[in-house]
Amino acid sequence: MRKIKMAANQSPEQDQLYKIRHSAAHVMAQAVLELYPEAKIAIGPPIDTGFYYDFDLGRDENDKLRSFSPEDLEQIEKRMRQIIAGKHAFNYRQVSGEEARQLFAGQPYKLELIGGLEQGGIDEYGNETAEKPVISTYRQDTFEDLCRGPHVEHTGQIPPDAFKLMSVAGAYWRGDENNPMLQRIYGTAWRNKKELNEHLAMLEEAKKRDHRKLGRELEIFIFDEEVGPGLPLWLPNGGVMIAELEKLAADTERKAGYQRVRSPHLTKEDLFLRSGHLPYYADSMYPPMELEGVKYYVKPMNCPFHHKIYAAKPRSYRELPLRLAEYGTCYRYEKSGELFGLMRVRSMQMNDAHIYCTEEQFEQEFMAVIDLYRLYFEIFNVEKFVMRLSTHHRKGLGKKYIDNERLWLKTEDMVRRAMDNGGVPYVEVPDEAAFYGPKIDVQIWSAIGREFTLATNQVDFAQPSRFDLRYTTSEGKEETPLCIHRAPLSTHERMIGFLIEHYAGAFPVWLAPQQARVIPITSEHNDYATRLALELEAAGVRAGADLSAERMNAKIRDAQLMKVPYMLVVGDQEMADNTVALRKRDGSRVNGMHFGAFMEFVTQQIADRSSVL
RNA sequence: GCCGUUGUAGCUCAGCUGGUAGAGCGGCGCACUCGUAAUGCGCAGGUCAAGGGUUCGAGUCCCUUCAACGGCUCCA
Repeated sequence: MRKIKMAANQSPEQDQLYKIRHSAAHVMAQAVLELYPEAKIAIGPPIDTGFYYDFDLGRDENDKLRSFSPEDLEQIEKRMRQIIAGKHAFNYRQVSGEEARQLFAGQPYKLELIGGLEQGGIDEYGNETAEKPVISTYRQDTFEDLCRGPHVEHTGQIPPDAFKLMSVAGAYWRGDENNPMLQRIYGTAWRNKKELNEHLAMLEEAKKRDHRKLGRELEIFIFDEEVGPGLPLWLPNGGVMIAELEKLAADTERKAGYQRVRSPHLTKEDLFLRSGHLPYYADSMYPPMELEGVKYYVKPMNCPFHHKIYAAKPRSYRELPLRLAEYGTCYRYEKSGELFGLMRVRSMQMNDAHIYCTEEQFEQEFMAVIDLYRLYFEIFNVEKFVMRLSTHHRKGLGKKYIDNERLWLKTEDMVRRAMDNGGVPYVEVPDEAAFYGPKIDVQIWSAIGREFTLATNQVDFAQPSRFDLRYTTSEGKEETPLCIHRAPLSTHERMIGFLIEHYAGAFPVWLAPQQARVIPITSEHNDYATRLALELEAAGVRAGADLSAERMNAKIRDAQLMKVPYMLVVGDQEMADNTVALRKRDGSRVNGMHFGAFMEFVTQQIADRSSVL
């Protein structure tokens, strides 16, 4: 998450909301300082849905960090309402660096910020700025804070019934894990009580479509403590979805000129030394296992194997672009606190491929991958996403990034030009690149609002030469190809996690684990129901008959809860004239439909990967 | 990994200030044979996350570990 997401100057309404939230943060800081006079204050900006403020409460007698309890939040919230009721004016003033240092003499974090302001280039939130900012403060009641504003006129303009303190969280000072951990209080704030309630209701709704909840209810995946965190077990319904996604990928990639390859889960250390992954990536890899004096690693990515496949024989320019694809299973040791349902796991199956091409072919190949994204997003009706051009940052050269600035600038420019020429909108974010090159990431948001990279399209100017990859040009000279890493369908784990939330579990027919369920009204109709289910299965439709002793209503309810797209209710009437009473998942019905007509309909829907019922 | 919260049957949860486990759903059995979101009755499920401690006595208190959740950091 970026530090400050909200733009300060959108509509006047936005401005007002921004001011309310920003001012609420100051009022909260005042309340905390009154209740905990020894607290050190850090920063407190407005964010998407509210605000936060970071505090340092020091350590207790056991040298453990002091924090806020949920009960403390109630007290703070109560005190905030009293301050608001006081209608204290927010007063702005500019101060010199010297004045500022005196003002915040007992506040080490503020002093550090003041130092940054004086030097220029860093604003009061620690973000980089173009020019040297002025040092200013806002004061309300007894509390004066280093701040550039803006704020509401007085505390009374913060609606006392439209904000709520939500949670406490640890957060590193300036977002750096080497810095001390501060205690962050998150609050949400709105223009009025109605907006607050709508926001809280939205959060409740989001929980219902959380893939972790739906994944269990719909029997798609589970985690088991004995298997281990971040290692999902795919239940049969999840297995179906994986098979469908792989089929989609295989169909699409075959048409786009990809070839399928396969590579092992394990490899000798040598391969990752060669690729350069080990120095950069060792923290995220499972530790090596050693046998007969040789170290083996479980693979965290597939690229080095594909490079070896490229190098399996001398290549001619006539073979390029060479596109090698594999749904490779990779293992990454994500730190325990970073795991998140299916969205962040330790074992993952990637929709991976590597495209080896010449510099002249690059733009076309890169855009062909972007077109793949667009094709998939159309199939899935995904509209809310952002393409992000992730570039390097000077300060990371030789550490996070391969140390060759000339190639960075050159390849970043190639991507920028390709995107501009293709008319694809994107945002550019520095210091987010892969260690071997810039990339286009597709950012999406989970139900609870967390941001993830779904798909990625990366340029690699480093690995081909490390692997000594060559091709012979038409002039008979040896050249090193460029490599594009791409994963438009993400990993099965993140993709399915995303799709569960995107569809709230109501998948399109082609992707639904069970596509049709035949529901006999009484046991008299079981044979007929079974026959229909068998015929559907024979036609490639995932179908079943519910022969349980339940009443029809209960069977319909069960099917609805499992979000089965088509329910075929059959009784005397249907048995007599070989029809079905079709009930769709959305509740709509088509009575007296000939079974043959339904067969034709459903098989067509599946073949089209249709998104309508 | 770090800060905080939580952890009772397959799932959702109840169990007051410590006195020795309960409901609904689900599962199984029996009866019911029913037209578009839950038929009724009965039965079986728990070493209260694991380990240690305090106590006459711990699901309830303390410690450690594990896991999940909310964040930070990091990422497909």
